[in-house]
Amino acid sequence: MGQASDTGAASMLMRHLGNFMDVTERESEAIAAALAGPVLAAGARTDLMTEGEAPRAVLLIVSGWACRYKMLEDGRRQIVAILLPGDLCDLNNGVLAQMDHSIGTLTPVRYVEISSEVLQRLAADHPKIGQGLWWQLLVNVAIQREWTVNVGRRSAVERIGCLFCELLLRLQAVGLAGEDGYPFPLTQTELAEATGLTSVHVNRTLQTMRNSGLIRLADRTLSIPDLTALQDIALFSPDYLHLNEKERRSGKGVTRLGT
Amino acid sequence: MGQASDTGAASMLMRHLGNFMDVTERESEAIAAALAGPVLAAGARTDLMTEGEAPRAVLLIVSGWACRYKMLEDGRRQIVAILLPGDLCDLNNGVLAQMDHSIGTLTPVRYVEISSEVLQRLAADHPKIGQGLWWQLLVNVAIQREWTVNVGRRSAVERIGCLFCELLLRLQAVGLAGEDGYPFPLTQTELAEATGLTSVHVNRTLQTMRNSGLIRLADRTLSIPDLTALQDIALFSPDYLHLNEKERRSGKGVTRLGT
DNA sequence: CGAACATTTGAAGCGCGTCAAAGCCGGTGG
DNA sequence: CCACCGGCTTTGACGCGCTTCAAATGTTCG
Repeated sequence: MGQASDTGAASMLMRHLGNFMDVTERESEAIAAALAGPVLAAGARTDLMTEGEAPRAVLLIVSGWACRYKMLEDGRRQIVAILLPGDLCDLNNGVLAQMDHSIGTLTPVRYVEISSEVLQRLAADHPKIGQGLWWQLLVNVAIQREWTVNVGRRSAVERIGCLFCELLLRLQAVGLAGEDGYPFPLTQTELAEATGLTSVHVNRTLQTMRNSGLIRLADRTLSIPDLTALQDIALFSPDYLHLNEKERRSGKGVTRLGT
Repeated sequence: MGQASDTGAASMLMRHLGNFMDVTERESEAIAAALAGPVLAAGARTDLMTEGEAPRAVLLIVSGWACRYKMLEDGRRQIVAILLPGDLCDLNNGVLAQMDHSIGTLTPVRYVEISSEVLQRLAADHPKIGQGLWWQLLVNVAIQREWTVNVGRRSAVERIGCLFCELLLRLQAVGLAGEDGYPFPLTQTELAEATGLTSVHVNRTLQTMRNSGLIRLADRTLSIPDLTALQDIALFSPDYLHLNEKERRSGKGVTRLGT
């Protein structure tokens, strides 16, 4: 809950992995060592990686929002993922020769680049961290599937509502959202590009959502007065985020002992 | 090109990995050993795994078509991925406690279940195979991203056209498609569920595509008389399938030596 | 103060969804 | 061998959600 103060690269990653595992002293030192490189900075709306290039390294977002996007030849643009602090991009293992999409910033972003060798060694030396990285990757795939459902089967209100819910939970997971809201830096055009709508229609949809009291969105700040109501309207179910794996695993262990 | 005759579990996986790497005698024996388990069978339209369950094992599709799908509470269904022979599902590593989607067959399917321990050992003992499995996973994620673009930004003709092109290349990659066509077992309703459309609209769209000579589709058989034309109409670009990584890597080596 | 960009509004139209019914085909049983 | 049934495809009529185009109104920041 609430804002945490330490926003360094290592602490951001650990905060994220903390949703999956308990990080020991030894592991946190190893993570800090692996992320010892310089923190880089990029302005808003710049590419960190471009489609067609060879992937340089793994990126860890430290602060700010970024996205994966693809463009069609005729200029249509689709944002296919939103990257938040603590997210690792392109756990690539040096396997794919070229990017099939671009990674661009939405806000100013601070990030670090990690070579896949360093990450592989980290995972090899600390199996639990390796599992944590694996967890992050699998959750990202699950999110991608959910986005496919989102644009494929949901109405405009539902799409936007689901996105707002997802971002709330993901930001809370790294301590960057309050109980019922968070800073929301996207323009309506970008929101449209992420939901497969047009900016005009996003505008009108937001108005109806505001008028019905589902959300408040002004001054780049979103608040959700009644999360349950929004979840119900949007048919949002948080299972795909797998945010409770830690509890579920330990809970399972307990019931197993009980039987 | 064309149909290959050996359609066993191991040979199917090797055929798929063959797009990424050259498989040595030793590696092919190791794969065969890992896939020694019984080949299971399921009828059309049955679940191999159901949302909410704990994932049992990794599935390798040996023959037939399956899909990943998610349902909304009100019954809307979205197919988020199509699984073809040679595809591994849920390279899970035992990390996630429950399925966030279901896997169901579209046709009768033969498949094998592999424990993640066996796969992990296979990858550990044979690093190149490990990279191959990694490649499969990354390509699947890339496909998922492309599907998000598909339903988010493309028209009905483009969506269906892109899907047809993707399936042609993927089937050719495992020797199950001819030069310009393949058996197409999906009903129009399923095609609609995969493209985010309704079956009525799919029907009408298929008719216009047939009438303009872009495709022939009858008797569960699809043929594409002019692939380039279809690609152009649908704005299809095959990069995201990463089918030429092998050539690209070796090609790169050569140019590197040249500089 | 003005340029660039984001939000908002209006009007018109099209693509796709919805509802409903009719054909079609293969399979099954009498 | 035909009658019937269920599932898939096709067709029609209609309507709505979303897009398109265009312009007005903030808003931010040199």
